[in-house]
Amino acid sequence: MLADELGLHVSTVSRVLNGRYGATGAGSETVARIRRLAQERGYRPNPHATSLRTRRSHLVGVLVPRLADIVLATIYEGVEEAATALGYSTFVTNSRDEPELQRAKTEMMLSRRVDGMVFGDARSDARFVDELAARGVPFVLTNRRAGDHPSATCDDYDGGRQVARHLLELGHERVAVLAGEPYASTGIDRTRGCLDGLREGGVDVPAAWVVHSPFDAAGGRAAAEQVLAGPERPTAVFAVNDFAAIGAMGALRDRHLQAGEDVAVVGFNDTPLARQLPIPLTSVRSPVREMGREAMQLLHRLLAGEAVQSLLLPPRLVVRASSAGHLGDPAVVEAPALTRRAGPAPAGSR
Amino acid sequence: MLADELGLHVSTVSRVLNGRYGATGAGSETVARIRRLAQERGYRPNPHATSLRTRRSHLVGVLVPRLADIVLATIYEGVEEAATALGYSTFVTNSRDEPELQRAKTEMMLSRRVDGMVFGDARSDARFVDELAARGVPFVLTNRRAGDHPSATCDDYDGGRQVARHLLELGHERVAVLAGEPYASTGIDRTRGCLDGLREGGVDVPAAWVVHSPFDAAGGRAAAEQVLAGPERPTAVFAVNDFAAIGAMGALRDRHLQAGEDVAVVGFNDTPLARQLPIPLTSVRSPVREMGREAMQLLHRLLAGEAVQSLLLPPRLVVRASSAGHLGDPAVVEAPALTRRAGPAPAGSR
DNA sequence: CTGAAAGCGCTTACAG
DNA sequence: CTGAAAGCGCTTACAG
Repeated sequence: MLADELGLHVSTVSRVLNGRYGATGAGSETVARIRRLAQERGYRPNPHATSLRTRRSHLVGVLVPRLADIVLATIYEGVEEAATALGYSTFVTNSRDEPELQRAKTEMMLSRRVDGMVFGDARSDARFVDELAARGVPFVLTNRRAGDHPSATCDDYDGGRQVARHLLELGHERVAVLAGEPYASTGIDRTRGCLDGLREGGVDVPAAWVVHSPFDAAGGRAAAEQVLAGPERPTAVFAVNDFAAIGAMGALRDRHLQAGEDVAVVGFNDTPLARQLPIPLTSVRSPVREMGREAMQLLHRLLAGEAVQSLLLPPRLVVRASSAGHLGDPAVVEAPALTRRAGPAPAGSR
Repeated sequence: MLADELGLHVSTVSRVLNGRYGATGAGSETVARIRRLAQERGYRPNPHATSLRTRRSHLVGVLVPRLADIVLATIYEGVEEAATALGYSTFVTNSRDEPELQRAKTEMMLSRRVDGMVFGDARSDARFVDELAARGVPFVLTNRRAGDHPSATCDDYDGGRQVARHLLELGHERVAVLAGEPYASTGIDRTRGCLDGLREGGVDVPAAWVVHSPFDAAGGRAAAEQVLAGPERPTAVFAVNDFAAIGAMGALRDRHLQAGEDVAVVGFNDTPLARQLPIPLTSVRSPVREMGREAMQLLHRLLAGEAVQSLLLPPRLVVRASSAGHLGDPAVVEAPALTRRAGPAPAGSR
């Protein structure tokens, strides 16, 4: 179409617009004419024709457990950001952490002829990614790692250790961990890091205080309730995820306990809500957007045939009121005022 | 490829697999052979070739202000659900409510040859969608409506009225509205519905108590602070969005006021967090997922050449502790215990 | 420096 | 009922 108008052959136009073959593939005069008209017409090559010919779609499939989870949504934003910068477009979809859906959605992506996949939902109990690797499908993991597959994730183990150090400094000796889903490397590594860190500080966490649950507020609330139903009460609760931490705060409040005063609460990811909560939440900030960006860049290099190495991005603890640490100050910790405060509150308000 | 193996012509295979032309386009014996092998081989037609030939990509572009906002993420889940069911794939991206980005991302989608667009980010102050309509680009709005363009949204005005009715029943006469962004139909309609409803109940809201702000916790907190800084204090705050409501709760707590006891707080959308908050939040449930689903179905009909009519989905108020309504019971409303409760809390904990 | 041809994998009238 | 041809819009060696 451009070619006709310029009285040139379509191949010449293509050569120029793709700018390979030595300098430009045409005389500078011709090049200028082509570029000018392309600009003027807002010409965009038909990507379907290009894909058909080049066998490269510049399409990438992204799977996440749940896009309505702000952590995954933000990771996806990072993926998409890098994808756009590198000339790819992305399809995203939810797998709801269901292996069959993960499989079905991936096949759908592949039938759409994506060049590669980014998985934010790898399960340590499923061999799905192993199979894909065996089939030669290019992919990168993010959010959760698995096996030796290339990934860009947060150093969750270190994040867990930072939480342990913080709680030890505050003098906590009775710590419960809301450990998330047992098949997610995030929950596993954060929990292990915390338990290891505490152990090094001489604090052991009883098995009954490591409770698995979904990564949302309802899950955190249920897990916290389970812990609080026991005979002894922990002085600190580490939830491997901010939403679970919010749920834990709710469970505490139901028992007339206040986060940050009666029980320290620590979350993970430092979602924007953490600092805005009525009782601001201590949380480990993880570089979620960067994770997504890096994952996409790894995939790009993989697609270019390079060998890539997995990335572990550093987290950082952000201390707020929910673990402000009045522990060690008996006047505050045991303050009758605190008990009284909660006591007379009308039951109807909860 | 299937054709060769079967000793048939590719056109025969195509005819059968697409199942048009009378019964099936081939003899029942042939049909069976083709279907069997296609199944066996897991054959999927190359969508790029199909798109090139048919000039239909079965691709849809989706724009939202922010995918990390759970409301938009859930709407997108609905869009994607319907898209999958109807045989489309979707590209989603953020426009961050910036008109230039909205424009640029849309052009990018169009250059990818999407069949149509779903916009969750229409701005009442921008003529962008008007231009697109003039250019003949098929699209449907969701989340926010605008002009007469086809849309699937919540009946936000009615939702606002439900809030008004609830607050009137509780006896509130001093109500502030955190109205969201001034260019979003959601905020505008919810606010208008509430103000109209209150007015009919004889309650007028002073202009200074209708405050615009971003649709997030930080925005809600800032807006609430502005209201609370005034000489008179409202007895109820309606935030047109749950996250703004959470921010408002934070602002209240900073002033030693408790949501649901000192000041009623109502949100909108009934996000999953609302019921899980330490103080559960009264909120208007809006059918977000359905909105997305319906929008995609409208687009499908539009692409089929049908005339479509906009949809207004009904919301429903869900009452919780944050507006439990002790108003009218002076012993509780004015309870010195409440003041005392907040008073002695160590400043360091906030 | 530019043109002409082949071909990517489909679909769709049109023959036979 | 099935085949053969044309063509969607590109890219890429290959001529000249």
